[in-house]
Amino acid sequence: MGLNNQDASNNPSLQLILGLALTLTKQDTPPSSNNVVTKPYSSSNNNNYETEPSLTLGLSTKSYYEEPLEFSTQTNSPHHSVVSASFSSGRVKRERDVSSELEMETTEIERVSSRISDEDEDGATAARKKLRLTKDQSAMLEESFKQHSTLNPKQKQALARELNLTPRQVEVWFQNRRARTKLKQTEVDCEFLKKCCETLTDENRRLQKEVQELKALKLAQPLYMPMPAATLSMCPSCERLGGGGGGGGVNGGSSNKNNFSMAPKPHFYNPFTNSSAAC
DNA sequence: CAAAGTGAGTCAGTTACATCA
DNA sequence: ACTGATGTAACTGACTCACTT
Repeated sequence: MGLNNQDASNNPSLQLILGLALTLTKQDTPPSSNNVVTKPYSSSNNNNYETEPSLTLGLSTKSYYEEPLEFSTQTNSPHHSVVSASFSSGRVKRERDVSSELEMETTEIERVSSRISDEDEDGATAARKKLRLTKDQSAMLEESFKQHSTLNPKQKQALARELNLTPRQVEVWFQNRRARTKLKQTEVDCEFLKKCCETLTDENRRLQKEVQELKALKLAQPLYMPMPAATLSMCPSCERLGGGGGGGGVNGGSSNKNNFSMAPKPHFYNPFTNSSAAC
C-alpha cells in the first residue's frame, strides 16, 4: 500500500518521499463461533489482524509508487450468482444473496416493495433512487461495525433482518464504512507525515547552516585551530561532538587535509524512532 | 497431485442521489 | 429558486482464496 503525499510532492524544494505501509499485528479476538469460515480477501484484511500504519521517509529519485501496477485483462470471476432486478432507470441492480432471498422472502418483499413503490411513484424517468438509512439503522450498523468490521453471512443476514434491509445493503454499508475508516486513517497519517516533513526540513536547514558556518570557519582558519565552543554541536543521542577523528566529509565530499572532520559515519535522524530532532 | 473452473468475499474506484450552506 | 460542495448508498471490475472437477 502506498500513499502519495500530494502536498509534499507538490513542493518542488523537497525531494522527500513519504511512504505509508501497514504492518500486521495479531489480534487476540477468537474467531466467532458461528462463523462460516470465510477466507478474507487478503491477509491484510484478515479479521484477526489489526493493521498498523508504519511510516517511512526517505530520499528517492524514483517514482514513489514503486508497486507494480498490473493491468490485467484477466477476469477469472464472472459476476457471481446474479439475480438482478431492473429498475426504472434501466440500470440493473444486483442482489447476490440468492440463498438469503429464499429465507428472507417475506421481509425482502416488504422492503423491496417499499423501495420500488417510491420509484413507481416517480415514474419511469427516475434514475436510481438512493435509500437514506434512518438514524436507528445507522446507529445499529455503527454499533455492529465497532464489534467487527466485517460480517460473516449469518451476521449479515441477522443484521439485515433486524434492520429490515437486504443483506446486500448491509454488505454495501460495511464496505463503504471500511473505506471511510481507511480514508480517515490515511488523512491522519498524512497529517503526521506532513509534520515529520516539516521537522526534517527545519533540521535540514539547520544542518546546512551549520555546514556553511563550518566551511566559513575552515576558510578563515586553514590551519589547526581549536574549534570555538559556539560552533560545536553535540549529538544528544550519541553524545559525540561534531568534530572528530577521520572519515568522510559531509558536504561537498572534500577530503580532510586539515583537522576538521565530521562524524565518522553518517547519522540520520529518524523522526519515527527518535524524538530528538538534533540527531 | 496439478491445473482449470467456479463461487464467494472483499477492495478501490466511480457514479449518482440527497442534503445543506 | 438555484448552485456548488459534501456525504454516502450503490455499482463495477478486479482480485484472492477455497473448493470442486
